[in-house]
Amino acid sequence: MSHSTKQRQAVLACLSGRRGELLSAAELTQILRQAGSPVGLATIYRHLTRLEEAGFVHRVNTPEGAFYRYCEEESSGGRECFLLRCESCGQILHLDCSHLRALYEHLERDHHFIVNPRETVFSGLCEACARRGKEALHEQP
Amino acid sequence: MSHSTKQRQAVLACLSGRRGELLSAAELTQILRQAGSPVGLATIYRHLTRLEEAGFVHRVNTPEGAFYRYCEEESSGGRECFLLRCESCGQILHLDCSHLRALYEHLERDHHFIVNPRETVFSGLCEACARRGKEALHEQP
DNA sequence: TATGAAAATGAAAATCATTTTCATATTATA
DNA sequence: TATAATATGAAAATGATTTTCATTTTCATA
Ligand SMILES: [Mn+2]
Ligand SMILES: [Mn+2]
Ligand SMILES: [Zn+2]
Ligand SMILES: [Zn+2]
Repeated sequence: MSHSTKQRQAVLACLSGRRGELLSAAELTQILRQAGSPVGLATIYRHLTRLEEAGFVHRVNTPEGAFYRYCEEESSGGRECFLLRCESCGQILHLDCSHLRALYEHLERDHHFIVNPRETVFSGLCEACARRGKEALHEQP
Repeated sequence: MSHSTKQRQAVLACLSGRRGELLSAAELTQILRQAGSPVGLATIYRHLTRLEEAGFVHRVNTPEGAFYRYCEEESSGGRECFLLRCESCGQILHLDCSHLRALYEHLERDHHFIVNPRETVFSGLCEACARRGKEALHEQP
């Protein structure tokens, strides 16, 4: 049904070798080209989609496009993590927070909405950018 | 600095006359054309951007594009509301929940991340779609 | 090992929401 | 009215993602 190809392995290996990092399809293309195993952009998109469906990678959607990261096997002890995206600097932070887990249970039990943490991204300001913003208020215009 | 034009008024009036509804730029175009006051798509995007910056409308980003709604004056008594988007049927629900407000305070105080509720959309399953999903598990394959 | 059907590849074209360009029209002010 | 600032909209540009399609690769089977 599905053939093993060097392109598929290259895409997964690249993400697997950079745990925790979020990469775009274009960044993947660039990295693989520099590593001497170029893979077409269309093929990269195809594999990212299939790898996500198969549970090997996670996708994070942002207004700037999608980013992908290797899926640590959360089933075996890995803590579920939540995504915070800074609107100012674009950085994506991972957060492990029991309050957040509890809130999701509240939403499910009391508001009948089942949150998908993988697709949910909190948008806002990271600490550095928030501080920078405060300082800007005190500057001369 | 900014001129009052019938196009700007038409865009705001359309959203104002449909409180709570989330409309895309294309839907706005369609509605205004049918109402006999057609406005170019580029102009609609320009006004939506400016109206949002000025606080008259809110924007909600989804993987299917941006949606806009009239801004009820939250400053004067209107409850802040949160956005839940069903991944299955696409519907966007508004939620007023004190637990959620409290969680945002926790994220700010203890994790130094200031959430922007206007840009944050919880992705998941609405009640109807979750039930439909459960039923599907019991069906014959 | 040779064969062939199924699956995969990648360059190029297509999509689609949004933004930009630019020539023209409208507004506000003198 | 004259003038400059601002707004409009059709068409072109953008940029991420998807699709097309001719070609290549994989893999089960002979
Ligand atoms: Mn916490
Ligand atoms: Mn609640
Ligand atoms: Zn930041
Ligand atoms: Zn639903």
